[in-house]
Amino acid sequence: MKYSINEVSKKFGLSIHTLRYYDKEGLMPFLERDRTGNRVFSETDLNWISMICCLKNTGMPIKEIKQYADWCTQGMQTINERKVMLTNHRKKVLMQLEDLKKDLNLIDSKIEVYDNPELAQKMYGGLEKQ
Amino acid sequence: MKYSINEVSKKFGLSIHTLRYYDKEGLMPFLERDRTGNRVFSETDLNWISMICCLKNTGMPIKEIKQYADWCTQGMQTINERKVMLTNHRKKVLMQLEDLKKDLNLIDSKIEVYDNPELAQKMYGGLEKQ
DNA sequence: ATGAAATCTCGAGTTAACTCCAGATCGAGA
DNA sequence: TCTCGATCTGGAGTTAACTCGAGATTTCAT
Repeated sequence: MKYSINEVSKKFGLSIHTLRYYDKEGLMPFLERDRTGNRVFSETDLNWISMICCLKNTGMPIKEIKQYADWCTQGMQTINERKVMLTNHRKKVLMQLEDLKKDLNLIDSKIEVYDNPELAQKMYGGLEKQ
Repeated sequence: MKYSINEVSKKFGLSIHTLRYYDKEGLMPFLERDRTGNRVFSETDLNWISMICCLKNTGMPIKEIKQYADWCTQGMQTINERKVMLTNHRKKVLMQLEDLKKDLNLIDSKIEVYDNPELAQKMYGGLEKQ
């Protein structure tokens, strides 16, 4: 099964501009073209775009994703580099998860204060005057 | 207890430039100055900066944080707006948490493939040639 | 008294990640 | 054949969030 850029755009909620931008930045070095030069996306490409979205959503800069893509095209002699990169990135994602949980707790306690104004003085100095 | 901008900078890992930028953007409408015009941070200010960091880290744009700060300075007639904003933001943070967990799973499964190359063909079309 | 350290303002510069536009081309349907 | 829609490229523009630099002021230890 093959897909046009428009179909991929809709599938991932990425604009066509963004997909072309990713390609231009070297994130999809393996993308094929039809005889008129249009991009043709395969299932493999869709899976790789999922991975791009995953890495992007977890804060990896595009240059680093490109590095990973480049390593992938270079074959098995780069397996270790790729594994190290992903393992380091995994640690960052774990920290993001922890941070996000703490942030959620802080937001929850703020909301609780709005629900129970009598708690206000226990809170953060009380910037939120009630 | 009062703090200089330098102390606050170190406490939060925000640059002095960033703190002044936040102030300029209206994120700290309550900040006091000493007689020579230097910013003086109180405990309340530190707690509010924690909240700024929390909202910023969870993806709230600075303009929206400013809106919240403005509502805070307007007193209790804006309590409902503030509560609605935080409640909506909370939903987004919950979604971020879910997304982050999914992304972590994907990264984990990738790493697992690198640890067990024989799993490779089960994975994502196998862009990562091994 | 003086030189260093910390702060200030204003405004310009930077970076990442898009986002858009103009002009060209190609393939399919009336 | 003509036109419409989808795609292409190259390059310029945008936006958010900083980041920096110049020049001025104040404070404080020697």
